[in-house]
Amino acid sequence: MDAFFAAVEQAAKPSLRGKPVIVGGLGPRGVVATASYEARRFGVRSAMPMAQARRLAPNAAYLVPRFTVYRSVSLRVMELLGRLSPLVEPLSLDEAFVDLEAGGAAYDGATARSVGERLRRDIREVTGLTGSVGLAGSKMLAKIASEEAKPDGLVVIEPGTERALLAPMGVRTLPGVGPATEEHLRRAGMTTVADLAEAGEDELVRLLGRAHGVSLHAMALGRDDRPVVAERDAKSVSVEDTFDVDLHDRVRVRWEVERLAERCVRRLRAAGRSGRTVVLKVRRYDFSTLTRSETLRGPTDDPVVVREAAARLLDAVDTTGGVRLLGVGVSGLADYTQEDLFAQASAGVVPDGPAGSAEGPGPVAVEGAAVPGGAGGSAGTERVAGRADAVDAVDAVVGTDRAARADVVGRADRGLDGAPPPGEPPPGGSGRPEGPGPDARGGGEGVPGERHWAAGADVRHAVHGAGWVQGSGVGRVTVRFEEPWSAPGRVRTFRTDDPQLEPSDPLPLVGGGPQPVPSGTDPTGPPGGDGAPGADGGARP
DNA sequence: TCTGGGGTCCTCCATCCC
DNA sequence: TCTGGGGATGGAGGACCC
Repeated sequence: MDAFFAAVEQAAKPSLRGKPVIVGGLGPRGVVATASYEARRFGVRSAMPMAQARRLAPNAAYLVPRFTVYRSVSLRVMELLGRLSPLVEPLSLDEAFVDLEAGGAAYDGATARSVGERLRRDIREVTGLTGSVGLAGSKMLAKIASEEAKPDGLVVIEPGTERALLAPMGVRTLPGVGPATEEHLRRAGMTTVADLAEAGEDELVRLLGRAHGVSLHAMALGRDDRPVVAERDAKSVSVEDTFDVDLHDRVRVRWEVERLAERCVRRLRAAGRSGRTVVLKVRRYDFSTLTRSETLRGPTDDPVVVREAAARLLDAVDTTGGVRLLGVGVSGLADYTQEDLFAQASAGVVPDGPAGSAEGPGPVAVEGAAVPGGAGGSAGTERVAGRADAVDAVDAVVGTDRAARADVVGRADRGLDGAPPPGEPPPGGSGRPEGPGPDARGGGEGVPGERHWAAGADVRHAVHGAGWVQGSGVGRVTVRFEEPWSAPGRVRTFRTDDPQLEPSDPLPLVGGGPQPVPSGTDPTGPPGGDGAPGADGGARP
């Protein structure tokens, strides 16, 4: 899909069509997720700091991402791809590989091209958006072709032409070559794909290591036999927050880590998974990043276990100087938990192992038994063993957690802050938090309890109908009333606490009519998703 | 006013065990 | 009993991708 997030916003908001639109985090440390082609003319690019984008394109519309909408559009496109082949490998919300041969949809260049053209027509019809198609004999070449095809085009790389086509291209064209590898190669005198092909595999392995060297050499020759893989299980789940202002207060840091741990477990559970290794990530004031991890005896989806592990990891980290980002993740995913094993044990399902030496048939008896890959040995034995007595206590926590989840998730894409967990204000510390933090950003300098309206969020007014937030600040929110199928609409300003104004579900992009897109659960939205535009922020079409 | 969030994969090193 | 090698595992960091 071309400039996907921005294109969706332009489709949803008629007044933004043909105008520069920039989607991303709107806080002081946000970055650009997607810039529309109009905005790219000003030099705005993905991953650019938002502050820089604002300098380059001060009159663009700045919007927060609405992942629920993007996901629903993505699903419809993926459905179209699924009609072409059983082998569809999504790379992200807006990109996927399709194995046309496996689907019998094409057998030569001509049929492939017509399949591609029809797909582009279907995508436009179903979503109202443009997509680009790259056709080639391998994933690498199809990807390169699709880049060449953008925007709104189709490119075929005919078999036999690969090497000649690649030869003059820069090394960055090849997947896996980023800024570091490019610089590495440049110092060795290699700047083009032809240089890599000539250097030979041994030389690239010497420079870049075994795996990278071998694959890069093959790709430089146009060889890439990676299959299209339809189903891929996630290998880790993580959440992280960058704070508007560095955190110095150790109590606050710890509170944030615990909050993140709980959010992470919520995501883990929503995916029906559990994990064995807990990872803490800390980015310090100087952008240096460190991770600390701890592997448990068995996989868990217990918020208490993950929270305590994360807190232990934090204890070993020096945070003097300030913390700009915190993250908590879980890897080593499984579909069962340590507690499942406890249950099995008490039912007598796990008979063997060192269990015999433990006193009694309780949970502790399972320690060390039947845990896949349980190398044991390292730290953790007492810790997890110590957890056994906490298992009962967990349900109570989970219960309230679930109750809270429905509320928070429902608000995620609707421009309202994900409020701190009910009844859990951030620790006062010295009286006031140092930075508003992602979740508190909206209330940052405002009145406590004041509603926050994120730029781009969908709203409905009792009198004026459906619209979207163009900007807010100093107790006012400006709304443009228009719908995807309407003419550009008018702008009105309200008090932020106007009872007639409510967050609403997004409208579908095509098909007219006021049936809303089902608001999916979207715990994956970045915290920037509720970033406040600030008094001068928001969209300025 | 510089640098998000969610991932994957690889490498290097240490340790344990055989 | 000492030494060495190799594999598995865990921890940390880095590069890369969208």
